[in-house]
This record gives sequence, C-alpha cells and structure tokens, in this order.
Amino acid sequence: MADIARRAENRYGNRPTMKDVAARAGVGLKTVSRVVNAEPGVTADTERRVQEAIDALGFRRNDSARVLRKGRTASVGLVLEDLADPFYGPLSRAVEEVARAHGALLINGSSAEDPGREQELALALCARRVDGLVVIPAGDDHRYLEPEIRAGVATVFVDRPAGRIEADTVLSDSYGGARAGVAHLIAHGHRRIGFIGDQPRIHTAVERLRGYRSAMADAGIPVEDAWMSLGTTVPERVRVAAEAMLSGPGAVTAVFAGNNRVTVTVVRVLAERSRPVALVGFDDLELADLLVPGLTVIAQDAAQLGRTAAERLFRQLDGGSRTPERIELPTRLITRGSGEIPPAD
Amino acid sequence: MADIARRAENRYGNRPTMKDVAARAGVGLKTVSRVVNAEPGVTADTERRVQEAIDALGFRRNDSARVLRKGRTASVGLVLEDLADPFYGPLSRAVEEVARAHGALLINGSSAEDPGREQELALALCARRVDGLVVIPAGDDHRYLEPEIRAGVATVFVDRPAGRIEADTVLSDSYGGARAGVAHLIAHGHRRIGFIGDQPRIHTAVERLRGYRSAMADAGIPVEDAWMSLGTTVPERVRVAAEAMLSGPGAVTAVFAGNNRVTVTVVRVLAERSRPVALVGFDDLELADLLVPGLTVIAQDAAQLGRTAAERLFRQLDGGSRTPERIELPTRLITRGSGEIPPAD
DNA sequence: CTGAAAGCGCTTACAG
DNA sequence: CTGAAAGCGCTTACAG
Repeated sequence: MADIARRAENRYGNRPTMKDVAARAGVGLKTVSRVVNAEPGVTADTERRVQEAIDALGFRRNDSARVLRKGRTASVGLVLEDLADPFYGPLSRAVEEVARAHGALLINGSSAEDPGREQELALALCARRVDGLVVIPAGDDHRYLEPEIRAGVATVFVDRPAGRIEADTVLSDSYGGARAGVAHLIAHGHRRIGFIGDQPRIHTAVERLRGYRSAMADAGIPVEDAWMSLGTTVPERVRVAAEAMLSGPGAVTAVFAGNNRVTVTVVRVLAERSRPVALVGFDDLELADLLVPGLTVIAQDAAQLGRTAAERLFRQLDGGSRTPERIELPTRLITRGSGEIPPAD
Repeated sequence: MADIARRAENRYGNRPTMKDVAARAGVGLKTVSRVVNAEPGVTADTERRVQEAIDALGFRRNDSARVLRKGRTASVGLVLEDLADPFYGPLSRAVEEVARAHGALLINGSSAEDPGREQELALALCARRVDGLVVIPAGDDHRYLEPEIRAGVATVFVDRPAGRIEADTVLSDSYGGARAGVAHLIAHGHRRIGFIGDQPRIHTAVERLRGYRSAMADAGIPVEDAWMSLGTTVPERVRVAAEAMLSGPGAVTAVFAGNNRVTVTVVRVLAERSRPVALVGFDDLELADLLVPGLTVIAQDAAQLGRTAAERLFRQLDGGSRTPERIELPTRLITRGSGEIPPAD
C-alpha cells in the first residue's frame, strides 16, 4: 500500500508502460515496441489489439527510457547570454528550426554573461547527454568542454570564438563591420569620432574597437583615449561615457555604438541634446527606420548566425567534417540618416 | 571488434560509466554512486580513490539514466508562438529563471501559431517526461493534454486561456487594457476610432476588440464595421487594413493597434501620411519613447507573466493547489504623445 | 562503512 | 509473425 502510494507520487504519475500495454493486449513486450515504432512484421489483427490497449491505457512511450538504450537523445543545447535580448531571440529561433528539421528538441539557457554560469549550464546539458551544444561564450576558457567533445558531444561556438580550445565557430565580421561604419562617418567629414563598446573581455567588443582604430588609422586620424570607452552595457554606464565624450572643447562630433544595448542608450542621450551628433550603431533595431533621424547601422543577421551554427552542428553529428572551421558572416551598412549628419562645426 | 566500433559510434561516444569508475577504484558500484551524489557513509580514503578514478576517466554522471529511476526529470517545457518575437523573449527568460531556481532546465519550442505544431511539440515534451509544461496556446482545444495532466504533468497556460479543459491560466487584462486605451483616445476628443487586431481565433485579439467596443459603447459612440479589422499580423495585411480605414470621407482620426506586430506596421503607415492620426498600441516597444511623437501604449509585463506562470507550475509540482485558477495581471497606460493627438478636424 | 541484486522503461540481438 | 532474455546507466532497498 505504502509502496503504491510512493510510486504514485514519486514517479511520472503512474503512467502505463509497454509492459502494461502488452499485458492488456495479451502479447509480448517486443510486439508492443514494434507497433509503437511502426516496425514491420505485425499482423493487422495484432496491431489493432495493441493499438486498442494503447488508447485505452493512454500510453505514451517514455522517450527518456528510449534514449538510454538508443544513444542519441535527439536534443541539442543552446547556451546564450540572455534569451530576453532581441539579438538572441531570432538566433535561438533559427537554431530551433534547424533542430526541428533534424527531429531534435532545443534546451536553452542564459549565462547572464557569467562564465561560471556558462560552464555550469553547458556541463548540465552534457550530463543530460544532449547530442550537441551551441555556445555563445561568456567566458574565455573552454577547456572544461574538452572531455565532453572527446566523448562525442558536437560543439559549435557562435557570435564569439571559443577560448583555448579548437572548435567550430560562426562569427559576424565585427572588425570589418565596425571599420566600414567608422569609415562611413569619416567619409561624411568627421574626424573626432567616439567609440562606446561592451566589456573588453568580450571578443566582439575588442574586434569592433579594432575596426574603429583601423578605420581611423587609414584616414590618418590620431585617436584620443577620451574617445574610446569599453564597459558594461547598462544604461547608466553608457550614458556617463557618452556624455563625457560629447562635452568640453574636444567633444566628438560622431559616435560609433558597439552593439544594440549601447545604441539604444546613445540614441536616448543624443535625443536630449540640441546639437546634432552623427551616430552609427552595430546591430539593427526594430524601429530604427522610424527614428528621427533614421538610425544608420551595421546590421548582422542573427538568424543566419544561428542557422549556420546549427547546420554545422548537425553536420558534425552526421559524421561530417571533423576539422574545426571558422566561418565569418558579412555585415551590412544600412544608411538611414543618423550616420550622414555632418560635423557640427 | 565490430561490436566495439558500433558502440563507439552509436552510443554517447564511449563515455565511462559508474561501473568503469568502480572497477578502476576497486570499489562497488554503490560506493561510486555515494561519492558522485555526495551521500554520507564513505571514508575519506575511499572517497579520494573514487574521486581520482572519476577525474582520470573524465566521468560525468548520465542524468538521462538517473532520471529513469528518479521519476522527475528536472526539466520543464515551454511552448510559445515564436521565440524571435520580442514579446516572448522576456517571458521565456522569466520562466527559465524560475526553473533554474528550482534546479530545472527549460526546453522550449515555437508553435508558429499552428495548432497542430503546438500539439506535436507539447506531446513530444510529455514523451520526454518533462515535469511540467507552460503553454502559450496556438489552438483552442487542449483535450489532447488531459491524459498527460492526469498522469501528473503540471500544466499552466499563459497569455491565452486553455481550450476545452480546466487548467491554471495566467493572462494580462486584455479587455481592460484595450478599454482603457480606447477611452483615452475618446477623452482626447476622438469619435471615429479604428481597431486593428490579430486573427479572431486568438483569444487576446477578441478580448481586446471587446474592450474597444465597450469603451465606445460607454461613450455612446456607434461603431462602424469599417473601423474594425481582425486578421494576421503580417505587414501587408495590416497596411491594407490601416490604409482603408484612414481613407475616404469617413476616415478614422485615431487607431488602436491590437498588439506589438500591428503597432509597428501602423506606425510605419502613419509616418508616411501628412495628416496626424492618433495612435495607441497594445504592448510596449523598445524605442517607443524615441519616436516622434512618442508612442502611447498599453503595456503588459511579459516577464511577470512568465514568472507568475512558472511559479504556479512549481507550486503544482510541490503538491500545492490542485484546483485550476485564473490569474489576470493588470496593464498600464503609458502616455507619450501619439495617443494625445487631437482629431484632425 | 560497503556492496550485490533488482529494477526504472525501453531497445537490441537472437531464437523460435 | 512473435517473444523471452539481456542490457542501457543509473538508484533503491537490503543485507552484511
């Protein structure tokens, strides 16, 4: 009695198993398995009897048990920074679509830009034996994944490269994009151009800053330290940074914003000021074309990033290419007004 | 030989198991289990030997197998419409955070507003034996979940109610929100007000239309059929609907947009016109305050919706309240300019 | 403190 | 066409 009660509360309710179905249909376990999996070699009559028992009992195969024997779990993990960030939604959706096409489910989790949490999440997914892992790294040391990869977990890094291990990586051309964006500002007459980016431990932030420096160097413009600011993307920090470089006699006449979070805050800061300042942002925003002036951006394709990574992942699982590759997707300059404002003086 | 090869390619690579660890450490299986699960009753020396074997072999416990015995999978499923929609990102993230606090992982999938796909996804999650399911329904008949719920799968519906079954539900006050938004337009002198919403089979679309009608009735304004348009939220459809009600002698002087997708397109349409038209949108948008004029909206808290639903889910799992409840969260009018534009004539 | 046996719900490999 | 036995990698319930 106690045993039955415990069973009912601890286990999956008290779901019928193949054994229950077999008993009710008066057949062997294997026959039920055949029917459930639509395998050949069952007479129509037997099949009907089994199907009736399945319906009567409300049987649903426990895929969790199936997985234990089969090997593959038909699930992939996605570790990203924040599911609520509009950049990662489309990326995640794209990974999901590819997974779905391969019959796999997607488990995703947010690292909140915390390397410890990234590792914890990634390893928890490995313990669940996901077939593969798509990682947008928060940390810069991924040696903790080496045993997992060796054990057969397919792995692809997206948006930022893996740290200290060799792995498939899919990136946007941050360097080239930022370079093109800053060159665009220079072409419109600016020489005093500010750069506000994410924290320096984040690869894309560093690459975009490198693009900025390169464009400035190409134009022969010496860069002042006061024009560059890397740090968290919380509005307060970005606001302070923007206001600092927009003030005083050596104020910048244009700003390059390093990502979508930064851009949003910079747009707010500029909206409060009377003197027009040019702005180009990395990443497109939903209503960018409806702002006044329209927002000029370097757009990257988040969905394409996710799709490419997921396809790469399943190629690994299908036994394809085992040599890590680095894929870089192009960015695109979209001019809408804010980046074409001439210098104030 | 062939057997070893097959094993290596089909199974999880060839990961060491507790048995391997036990053999290497020269102890029994149960002792390894004790160490791995930090159970008491192991001498320091034995523990060290086991730990060494674990490290040397790169052992990681297979949670997939553990789950089979334990009963609970420590995972919950989230079925939503589209992970790429900015409304669902924060909702999903909130569910994830609550799940994480309860030690559970989140598997999510997009129904793409297709009832068949919603069902397929939800049942696939049940087959994986998720402990609970948070569903943003696409369909209006959820009787297919009855056997699962009876078998112990915790279930909560969010954003839209369940169809034809009793279940916990967490909604925003669509009716009240729309009513308040339309009343706001009326208070600013409008009488010819248009409503553009999502498809009529979607609960929130119908509720918001009901709120519109109610506010109009309260003000004694007879509503004309030409002022109301329900349908898909693809830009082309919304554009045609908006242009139709904004044209001709009986053109509306204000529009209430039924959700974020609709609002975005209506803003675009209005931006192209010379005569100012008032607009209130259901759902807030990221840059709403920076548009000119600022966008007046009825805001709902997507994260709070997700959080409330997830907490409700875990309360069910903890054996709490088994009588389905319906929770309705309030909305909030945020005035920014577009809703305060007076009628043109 | 330690471990052998049974079992979770399936599939695999084999035999009839 | 059908099914009994073994096993996937763990945990549970016991016994020493």
